[in-house]
Amino acid sequence: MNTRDRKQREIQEREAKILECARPMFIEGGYNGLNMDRLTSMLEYSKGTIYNHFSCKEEIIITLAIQTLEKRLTMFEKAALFQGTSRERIAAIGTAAELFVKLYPDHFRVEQTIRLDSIWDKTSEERRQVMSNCEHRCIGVVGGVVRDGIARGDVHLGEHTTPEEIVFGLWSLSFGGYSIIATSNSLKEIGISEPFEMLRRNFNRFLDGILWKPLSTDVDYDAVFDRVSEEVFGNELQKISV
Amino acid sequence: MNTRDRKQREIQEREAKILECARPMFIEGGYNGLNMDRLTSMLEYSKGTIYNHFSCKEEIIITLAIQTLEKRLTMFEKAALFQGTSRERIAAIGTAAELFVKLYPDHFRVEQTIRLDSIWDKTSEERRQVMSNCEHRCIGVVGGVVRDGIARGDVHLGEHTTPEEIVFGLWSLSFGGYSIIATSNSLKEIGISEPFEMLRRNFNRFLDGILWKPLSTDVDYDAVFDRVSEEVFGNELQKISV
DNA sequence: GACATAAATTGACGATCCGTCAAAATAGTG
DNA sequence: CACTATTTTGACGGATCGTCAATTTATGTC
Repeated sequence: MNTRDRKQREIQEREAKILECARPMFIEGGYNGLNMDRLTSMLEYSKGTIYNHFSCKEEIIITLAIQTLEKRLTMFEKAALFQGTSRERIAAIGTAAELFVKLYPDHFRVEQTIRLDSIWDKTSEERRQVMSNCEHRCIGVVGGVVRDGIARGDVHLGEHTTPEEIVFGLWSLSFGGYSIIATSNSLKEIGISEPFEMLRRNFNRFLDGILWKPLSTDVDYDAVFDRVSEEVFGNELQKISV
Repeated sequence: MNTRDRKQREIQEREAKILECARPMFIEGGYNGLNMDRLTSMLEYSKGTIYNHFSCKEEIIITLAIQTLEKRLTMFEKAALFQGTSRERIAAIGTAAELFVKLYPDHFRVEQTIRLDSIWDKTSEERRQVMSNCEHRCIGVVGGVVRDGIARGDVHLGEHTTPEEIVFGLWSLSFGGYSIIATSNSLKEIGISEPFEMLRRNFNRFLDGILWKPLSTDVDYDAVFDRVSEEVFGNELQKISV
């Protein structure tokens, strides 16, 4: 059974190599930028071997996307453990989202693309399940903090308002904001300099809008951002200068 | 010179036909779904003739995107003329944005795609300018209403806050929200039913957060939505049932 | 080690699609 | 009608995806 294990490990390693090589190609030029011929010639394996791992291009791409979602889920789960008021914990998750985009722009780019490109038909049901599961858990983490805020009495939602509605708002603001930042090449011309700081303030406006105490007029949530960055994500930040 | 004019008109008409035929193909399958061979066989013109109008696939796509932005700009400009409080006017533009997505989902889909796909390198500087100009004017319309709100004393921004920051917030919320709605296939499972209504309420939360008077707790902005739908966009709504 | 069988790997090949360009068709002009 | 300018055509070169028969490598048995 020794050889079998070695074999398995070799396969795992090769799969990692394929993804590692495919990612920059996909980032650079999207679906068409990921060139299977070039991929095989860069790696030291042939066409057929690659296609033994992934039945088609789309399977490679969805696998990249799964790595992305797993990465962010991990960061969200770490952030949710932050000790503080419920609103500080929401700010901690916001910090995670911002650092995720800044530290791993490639990952975010994959997420944007996968959302839109019509690649789903060709992918396996199994991998789609994995993706869906990741997304649900991510939403669950944020929803948990909202429920915590309600339980502690820091925020009150109207009778017909669900916590998911607030999650949806934060998600919209975040996905939309980071998308615009990532894909607009002339934000400064429009009068939007320092977009990340602006987006953070807009988060606070939204949360102030539902009167989630303590309001941003009473607490400096930028300081919370800095604390979370250092205390929770210090390790990751060392690697790259933001 | 009579023939020359006729010629020009024919060219215009043909260009319209090409775009009309290309749009559903692009919507259906994105960049790769737009198949130039199929396009030529569906239209009664040959490859070369199509390529006389558009030097490459990307030029067709960016032209589709320009049509999209022009369509929305028109709707925004109409909405901005709505008579009422400054916050009602912002609600009118929000109405325009929602109706745009609902009435012309194809258009919105093009906008999402163009934002991400790496097609820019191949497109002409001229068309890129047209696009950029459309986007600026769209932002300008919203910015104008914000400035009006400030001038009338309905809303106060902090010393270091620009109107563009608020526009950026509304834009993020809107682009993110509609993107999620358009591309998530299982919103209900997550607990998000009636996402459009939710998004509208989230807009109100954001605007309440900056204390833009009158607050949504004092005025029924859903009623404004209905009024704007009928008074401003009644014609368009007749065509399609929402 | 010799042999047989199973599994993995290879890369040439068919199919598809983009954009070109020489040749053909059409329009314009005296 | 003859001659030139413009427009249209579709066959073709080049690029890329995914397949599969043939080859190489691994595994099992005596």
